[in-house]
Amino acid sequence: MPKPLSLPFDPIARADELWKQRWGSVPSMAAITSIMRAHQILLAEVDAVVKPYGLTFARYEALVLLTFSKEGELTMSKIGERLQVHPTSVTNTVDRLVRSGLVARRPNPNDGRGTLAVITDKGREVVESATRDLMAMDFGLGAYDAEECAEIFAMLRPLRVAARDFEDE
Amino acid sequence: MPKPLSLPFDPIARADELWKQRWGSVPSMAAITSIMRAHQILLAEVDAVVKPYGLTFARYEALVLLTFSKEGELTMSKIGERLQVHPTSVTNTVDRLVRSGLVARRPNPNDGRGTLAVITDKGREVVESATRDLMAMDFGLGAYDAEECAEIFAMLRPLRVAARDFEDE
DNA sequence: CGTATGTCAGCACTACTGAAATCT
DNA sequence: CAGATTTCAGTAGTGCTGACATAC
Repeated sequence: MPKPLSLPFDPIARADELWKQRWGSVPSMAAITSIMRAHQILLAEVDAVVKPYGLTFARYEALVLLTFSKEGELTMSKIGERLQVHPTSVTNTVDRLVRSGLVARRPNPNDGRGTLAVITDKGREVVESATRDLMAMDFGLGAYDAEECAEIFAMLRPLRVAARDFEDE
Repeated sequence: MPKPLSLPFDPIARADELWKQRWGSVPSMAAITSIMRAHQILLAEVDAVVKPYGLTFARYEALVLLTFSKEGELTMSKIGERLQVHPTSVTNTVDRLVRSGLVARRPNPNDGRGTLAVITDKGREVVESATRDLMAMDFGLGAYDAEECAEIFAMLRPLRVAARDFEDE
């Protein structure tokens, strides 16, 4: 179960040294590579946890978002905004959830163009179970305490501000 | 060119609050979501920069790795180790680079089973140009200075250690 | 012989473009 | 009419499993 292969050195630190000799100090390269690798590690872990429920982490996030809304329903566009994903990706995500019986589609009574995604009872049950499992493994971040997790969030916030994800107050 | 949509609030901070009311304080959720979003933002930016060269960031990383080696060649398995990617993904990545004329395949003289990927002159030229472009936009991390980039690297290192990417000394 | 290397076929998922239908 | 919402078809990319040929 434990990864069989381990390098005798940190590959990102090694690349950083070679990079320095070649193009000068480029600390942003070590930073972006770290983020890419962190993403890969975490996604593999959380995807494995929610897989028994027929979910991916992206679909799990959509389900959680629905439980956070009043009435358990949101328009497709709202889901896309909150999750920062492409409209066609929202359609795809909701399609899968509908096929699994965790979500239902319903025309928006307030806007004939719109569609509402509504979480089902089964969807709510699955969210509860999957959340319990994810919390039990700390979303793959067991190496960090609460304060360090808050630091990670704070550290990456300026990047999201720069990308105009939201209005910075 | 600027993103048209901006939420009036930070969606991750908002989710963190709702999460707290529902399941108690779960700082790891805000942290993992931040990492996922950071990855998405950065990948989109750097992929756009290397696209004119017919590259993706993953293929760019493989090319850089080759320039770092003596003779500009590495076995497929070494590339997989260093980049932390699946053997079949290495095959795929090298295939694309070969098709673009940036890399050539060569049997490993020291091991009849093995294959070497060798960077071509054109490959070296492309790496130089792409690197110049990427450095000019700080790999998407223009919002951070050198020290902050080092902090990001340091902050995420324990995660890679926990994933057994390398032997921690 | 068992083990390691690399490739291939195939599958699942995400992300995007361009186009279209529908409604405000 | 212009613009917003959503869907669909198609493409590209990554990541994995299982199977296989080959060589150590």
